[in-house]
Amino acid sequence: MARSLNLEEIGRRAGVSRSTVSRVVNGDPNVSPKTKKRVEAVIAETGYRPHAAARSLASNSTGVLGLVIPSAVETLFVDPYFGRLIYGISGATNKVDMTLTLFILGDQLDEVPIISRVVGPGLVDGVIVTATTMGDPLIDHLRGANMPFVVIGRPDDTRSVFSVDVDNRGGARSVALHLARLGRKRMGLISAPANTSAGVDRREGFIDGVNDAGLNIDGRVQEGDWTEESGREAMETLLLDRPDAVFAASDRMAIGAIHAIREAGLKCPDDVAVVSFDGLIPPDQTVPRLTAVAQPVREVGERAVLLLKSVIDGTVTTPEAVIYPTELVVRESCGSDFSEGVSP
Amino acid sequence: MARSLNLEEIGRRAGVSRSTVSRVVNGDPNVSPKTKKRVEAVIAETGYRPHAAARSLASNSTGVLGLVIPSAVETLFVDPYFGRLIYGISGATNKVDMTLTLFILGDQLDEVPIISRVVGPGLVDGVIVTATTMGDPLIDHLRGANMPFVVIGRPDDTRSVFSVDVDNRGGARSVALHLARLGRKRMGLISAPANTSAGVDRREGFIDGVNDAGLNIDGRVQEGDWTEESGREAMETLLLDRPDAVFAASDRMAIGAIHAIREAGLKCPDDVAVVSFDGLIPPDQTVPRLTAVAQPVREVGERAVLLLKSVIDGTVTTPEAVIYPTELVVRESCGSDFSEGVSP
DNA sequence: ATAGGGATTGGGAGCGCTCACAATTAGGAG
DNA sequence: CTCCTAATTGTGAGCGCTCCCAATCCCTAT
Repeated sequence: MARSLNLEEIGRRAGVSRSTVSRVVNGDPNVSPKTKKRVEAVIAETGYRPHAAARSLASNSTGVLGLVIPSAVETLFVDPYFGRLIYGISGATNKVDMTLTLFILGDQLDEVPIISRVVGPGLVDGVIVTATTMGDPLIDHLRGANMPFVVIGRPDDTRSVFSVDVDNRGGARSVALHLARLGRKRMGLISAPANTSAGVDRREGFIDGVNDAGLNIDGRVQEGDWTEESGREAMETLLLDRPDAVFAASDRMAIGAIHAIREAGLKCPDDVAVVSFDGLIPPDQTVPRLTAVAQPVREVGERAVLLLKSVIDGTVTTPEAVIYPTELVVRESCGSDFSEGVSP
Repeated sequence: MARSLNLEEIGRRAGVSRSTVSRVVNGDPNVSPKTKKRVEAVIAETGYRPHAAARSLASNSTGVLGLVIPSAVETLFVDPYFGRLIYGISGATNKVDMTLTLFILGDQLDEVPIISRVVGPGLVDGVIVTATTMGDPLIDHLRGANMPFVVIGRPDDTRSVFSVDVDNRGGARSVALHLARLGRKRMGLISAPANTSAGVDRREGFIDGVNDAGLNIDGRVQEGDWTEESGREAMETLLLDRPDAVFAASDRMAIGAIHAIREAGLKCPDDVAVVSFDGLIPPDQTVPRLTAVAQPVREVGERAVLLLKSVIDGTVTTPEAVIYPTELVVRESCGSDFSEGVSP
């Protein structure tokens, strides 16, 4: 058996020292061209690759980012949102030459050891946290362990935490204004869980918009849990109140709502207009095509990675909350006469 | 600033040696109860956590599994399949006390450095590969680097590679037989990419079934790329041939097909029966409810993790191909008179 | 008492790398 | 030809842990 392939061994074969090989591997310019060429040849022919753990230990940095998705996401996982987000984050992670590790917290039981691993030294350099509920203890653990982290969403305390979010309030508000402009008077809301910042912000934004339009929500609010089924049930309840428009806080809940409307023998958008949040469902997949507040999920993921990287590097030290704008994409389900993308 | 918290330091504070602390941390039974208690107290009050990289270096094992998803999956990522699979794999990884890192290969360009990282020492103990295309060089890289790996799907060479797959052939075949039993004569196929094993197996299985039923496919085959849009286009082409039943190799393509049928002014299942593969879409989400070959995605993911772990541990050394059965879940879209779950 | 033996504990070596600095070499200028 | 400086290369000391074996301890049997 060949002796293990390490810097020393490569150096021996190339007739140089450990350090020189290390310099070549890490692209240090202070190596003479001939030596560099010779070393590279040996590396190529031996197939040498640096030992990641040894590197991490010596340099005190792992080149790994963690993505933590808290518990109870089995339902959320059917949502296209997470796939999209992970894709964006993964792409950006590759771009900054790092590796992404995934921590999906299942039931409460295994949470503790996993969190302990996440915040422990030598595994990840920093963490992106998403889908966190308000008052999540994870945040305190991270802070306590001095682990750099970025929250996707609106953290409890914006001033002390780095975060990337979309303008949930503004987006939701614009829905109410748009529907009001189309003449809808009795708007209802299918909200998202009240223990999430997105749930709260979309609800408040929408209700603000309703009020700003001189209308009243009159208690036409039902809380869903992001799933289609919950959207359907919420809509069934709302229908008792004869709304003429409904804003669902996610695409999937909107789809459920449309089903409920159809099953009640009503028509969307004629009887009840529907607008959703996310804009992640391909337009032709629903009948009628869904008017939605589109959020740039992928950009959010990428920005979170970049921000986290600067926090790790110490380039950025003052907490900042990046907010991405949302865009109301008008299609048929809101009952607008105007075609896609044109805001009336 | 306090000195860095390591085994030595904890030992100093507890009045024992490095080794003893290590034993306590790792649950070695050869520690007297009193010592153990004392050490645990110190660990608790200091918040000490072992350094993952140091541990990896010394023990030559990282406790990390890699999940590699090859290129061109942006389209695939909207498929519920991956979310489900990742969820299953992640859960199982937690269960065996390991950590999951994700390698999503984007464009060709960054593939090389990422693969190099994956197969290099000290980062992961083993790798799960999925959605690989036939002849994927990744497999050779893994083998060349002596990195333990498990393929989800059917590898090119089943005899030399550990793999977990579902019975794509059998599932697809049962669709043809079922449709034939219902009296359908002109069956068509919307197949998945021919460079994937699932694509090939589902196509061959279905065509076998058609033939076994004494019928002929007569060239009514269109290849899609897993997306809804491709399913719709494939169906539009197939409709020129007036099929009375179609098998789509994925849920999403089936949904596209149903749209195309409706847009052509035809009815599903009356004019054209539709059956899909995957069974991942909640039944009530489509009209009519989709008859599908259901595959146990989550179980496949879990099994892959367990198998990989045994390969890493050396418990299993002879390559094996685990095949999970599939189940035809009969609903309305196939035109069956029988209700869900009952096979006529 | 005292030896023997198992239980418990300690210490050395080393995993493969980085980092700071020392040593060497090379290249000009005088 | 020598000296000085800059470029290049080598060395030592860890990083925090595991693993192995030696040292110590505490009982019990003689």
